[in-house]
Amino acid sequence: MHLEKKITIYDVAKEAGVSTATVTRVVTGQSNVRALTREKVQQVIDKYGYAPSAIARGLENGQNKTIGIILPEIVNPYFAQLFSAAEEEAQRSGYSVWLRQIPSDAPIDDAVVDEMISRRLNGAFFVGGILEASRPGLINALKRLGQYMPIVAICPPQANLNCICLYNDLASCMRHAVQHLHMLGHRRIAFVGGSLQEGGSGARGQGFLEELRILGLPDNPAYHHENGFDTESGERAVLRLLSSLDKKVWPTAMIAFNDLVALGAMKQLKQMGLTLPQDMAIIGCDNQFFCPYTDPPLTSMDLHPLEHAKSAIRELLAAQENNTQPFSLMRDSTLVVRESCGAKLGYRELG
Amino acid sequence: MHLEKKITIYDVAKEAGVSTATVTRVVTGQSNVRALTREKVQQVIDKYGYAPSAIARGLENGQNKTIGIILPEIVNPYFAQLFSAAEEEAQRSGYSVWLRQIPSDAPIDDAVVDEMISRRLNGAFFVGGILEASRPGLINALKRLGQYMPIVAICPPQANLNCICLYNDLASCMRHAVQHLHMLGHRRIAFVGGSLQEGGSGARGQGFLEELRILGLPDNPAYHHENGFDTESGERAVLRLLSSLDKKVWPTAMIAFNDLVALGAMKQLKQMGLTLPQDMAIIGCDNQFFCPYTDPPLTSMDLHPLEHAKSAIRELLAAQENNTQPFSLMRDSTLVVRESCGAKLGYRELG
DNA sequence: TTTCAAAATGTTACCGATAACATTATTCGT
DNA sequence: ACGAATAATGTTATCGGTAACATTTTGAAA
Repeated sequence: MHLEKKITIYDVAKEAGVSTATVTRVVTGQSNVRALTREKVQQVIDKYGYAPSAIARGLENGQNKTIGIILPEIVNPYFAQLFSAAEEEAQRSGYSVWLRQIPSDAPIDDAVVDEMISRRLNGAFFVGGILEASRPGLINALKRLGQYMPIVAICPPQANLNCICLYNDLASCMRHAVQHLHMLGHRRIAFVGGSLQEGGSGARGQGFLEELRILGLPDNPAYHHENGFDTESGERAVLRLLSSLDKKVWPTAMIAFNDLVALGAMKQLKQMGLTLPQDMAIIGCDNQFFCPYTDPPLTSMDLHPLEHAKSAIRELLAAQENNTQPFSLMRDSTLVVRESCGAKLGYRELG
Repeated sequence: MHLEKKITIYDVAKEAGVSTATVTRVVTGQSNVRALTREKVQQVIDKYGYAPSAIARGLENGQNKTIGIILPEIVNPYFAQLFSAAEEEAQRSGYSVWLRQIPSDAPIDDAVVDEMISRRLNGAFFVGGILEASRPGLINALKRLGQYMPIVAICPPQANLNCICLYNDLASCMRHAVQHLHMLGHRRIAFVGGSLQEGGSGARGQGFLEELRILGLPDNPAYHHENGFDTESGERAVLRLLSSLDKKVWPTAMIAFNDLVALGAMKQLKQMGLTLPQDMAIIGCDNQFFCPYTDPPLTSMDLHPLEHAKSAIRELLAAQENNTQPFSLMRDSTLVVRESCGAKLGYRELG
């Protein structure tokens, strides 16, 4: 098993009776090689299955043909989507991806930055609610990293963050959701999941509250339960929300931080005997693959992560050459209406 | 943005007034360096944020500290789970992971193998129903790859595949599922999703049929609809299955190739007016994160992918040194009972 | 103080490919 | 058939570390 001495360009050159330079010419497809010579070399290459060392190449030209991606957890399908699209886009340009999972609440330590520099990555792509100026070590890490490679992040533009920012206007996204529910007749609307410390959530919460105010809807503090990003958070939030309130002032609709939270919330709501969407309308966020398959199918906001991912890779590759200035790119989010918001039941006078 | 010339060991050595060898000694933590010298060097390293080039190191010792992982699509949460666990385990040993998504039905072409060899990966981890001897190019690809690095695959052991195989006995897994449904009173049991060409599915289908025979249950060819791995496949399969049969001989229970197929099947079943699990019991496979959140919660088989992934990385790292012989490792699968199989309703006399 | 082993540090060839430059071979016009 | 222009091929320094070996420094014993 895997014993064979790796064959190098020298082996090929020797066997083919040419110099290493000629082998390089054949391998890299340069034109100035006689057809006969090319064929002779190619035969030896095929015979031994020679594959030039990407490491040696990398040493020569100081890069690795690899994009680094940092995200909290690949098992979250939202991140998986982003990662997948990034991998495909990178591959289309002959690049590979390098992944590191770093939980949202963990610091970006020097070791990670060291490794990314060490590996001579061609770019770094940060994903997830991890790019908070408040995050320990972040500013320094990005500053140092930025000296070595271009950086793209999925995050709202921030001062001090010297990188390309791709983002959605989450405040207006949430306002859109509130408007939609308001239009359907809802007056008492809650927000579940997320975290007040977290910026993305902050923007969501901000947009949520702002729209409540604009529409003159009640802003009961008990209606915000921002305590996490996963299914369990959704269950917890609903349990706490409903059990802390008199049934008469229960919200008639809720907006979840993301679809995972919505999933948990729906379970808990049903468990407490509510019928969805009649007793409680719900809107998620991320438009995950499972949204059409929940019961009722989950209305959700599509943030177009695939487009973000593709842009990220493209911009990173471009930035290598052009040495572009950092910029920001905002994408609109789209409300995907299914059954859970009750829109298909039509307008109703509620609460 | 990312302009600064990369600083090398020579820069550090010069600034610290020592030789590059001494810098190497400090960086790699060797003991034979005077404390004063070490400190002096370390200061320069910190001052410039020097990170030694992994590429140059790799050239020297012919390896990349990277494990390659090949899987069909990371957005499938089953693969995401495996990948995540692999990444974490690799990281614990100071290794990184390199990912390539190759659809199950695409050939393993030379280009991929070339790149893996080229990148001097320390091992290859193949995941997904892609390791079929019938797959174009596979045998040759693995043979060539195996000369350069150890290989671990999630697949049943096969002749000609000179690699470490980690797998579940999917036939007995399916038999278990059939037994469970039989025990609950079901007599007409169907199988949906997967593909007859595919080996994993083959084993599943085989175990499924075998148990039907053993229990003397009807083996109606219309009860197998193996036509895919995703949610849409589940919807299609159910639609075709039920619309092709008289209501009197509809199955009362079904086993899905995986949880995604089950998800689609459940949607279609409900859409056709059936109540779950009363009208139709269903068992999925993979015990995905969303199983507790379907309606009804989905009974599923846990194949312990995380354990597989950890073993894979451990064995790959071990195989580098020991040059071990290929072997196979089987894990039992576990039935996780929730509501969708109807077990919580108790035994019933059925159809 | 001298001597010598041990510790510290330096020198250099090498890993495998590439690119700039040098050399040799070929082609073509006259 | 000859020389010039051009195409084909070879030579070699280089990328940034590491490890083997060489050399210098240090410290303890004599």
